[in-house]
Amino acid sequence: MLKRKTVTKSLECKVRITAITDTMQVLSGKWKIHILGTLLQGGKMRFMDLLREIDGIAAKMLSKELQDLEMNQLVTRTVVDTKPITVEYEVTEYGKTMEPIIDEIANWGVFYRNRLHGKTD
Amino acid sequence: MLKRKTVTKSLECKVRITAITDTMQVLSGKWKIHILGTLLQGGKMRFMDLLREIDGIAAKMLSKELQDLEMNQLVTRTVVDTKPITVEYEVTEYGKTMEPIIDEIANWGVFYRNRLHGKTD
DNA sequence: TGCATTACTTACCAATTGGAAACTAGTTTC
DNA sequence: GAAACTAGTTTCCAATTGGTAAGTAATGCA
Repeated sequence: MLKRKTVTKSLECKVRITAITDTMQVLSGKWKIHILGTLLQGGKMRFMDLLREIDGIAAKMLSKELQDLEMNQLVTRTVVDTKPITVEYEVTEYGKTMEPIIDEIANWGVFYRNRLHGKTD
Repeated sequence: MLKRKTVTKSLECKVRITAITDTMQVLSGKWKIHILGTLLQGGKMRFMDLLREIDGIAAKMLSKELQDLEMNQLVTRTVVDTKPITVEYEVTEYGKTMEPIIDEIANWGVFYRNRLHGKTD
């Protein structure tokens, strides 16, 4: 019996599936993309800055997500010896390679809103 | 007192945050990107094709995720009157606008693997 | 008649996610 | 000494997510 040609079972496609899974794991959760997006625009930012800038996030979540991002080397954490100590977070060069993804996601979201109540109505 | 210049609280940044939230909601869950990615490569595919091609997905999940994608007009569902009826799923033109996102995500994942044990070792 | 195939749906359950609130701990200010 | 600010951590809880397995309904084949 002839085998049906599989589409995604080729090595190429398995690599693609793994790649997508990897990326989505690194960006998992409700907040990582927002934290990264905020840090990409804001440069060096302190914990309390991020907590205030990112609407709706709780300290626990911010803390946990920053740890994840740090473990994956997407952001750096630097303790600054100020009066009350502050901690600065910054996107690494490696983390900046996420920018195209975040941009595409943001672009699509704008496009989506436009389509919903935009031109076609 | 001078107000500290907020970075993400400008209208521009709020739009961006909303945009990202919207996109991630449309692509939410473990499987949507994979289903979309598979359909983008495979063209018209039947339910059972997808079930076999997408490694690890259960019928329940595939069904639910396809319904979500259909609701968001990213894929079409067409019942074909074959001997045992079959259902064809296909990415819409609109759905194809997701391709840049999925490509960027896949690219990054490949880059990530290379970095992990690749060139630098 | 009985099994297979297609495309699901339903029921149940376990793990993960994420939110609120309180607490820690060091330093500064009143 | 009390309050406030820094950067968290801890606890407790509720909702969401997703997996397994079985059931359904229509049709075809031996």
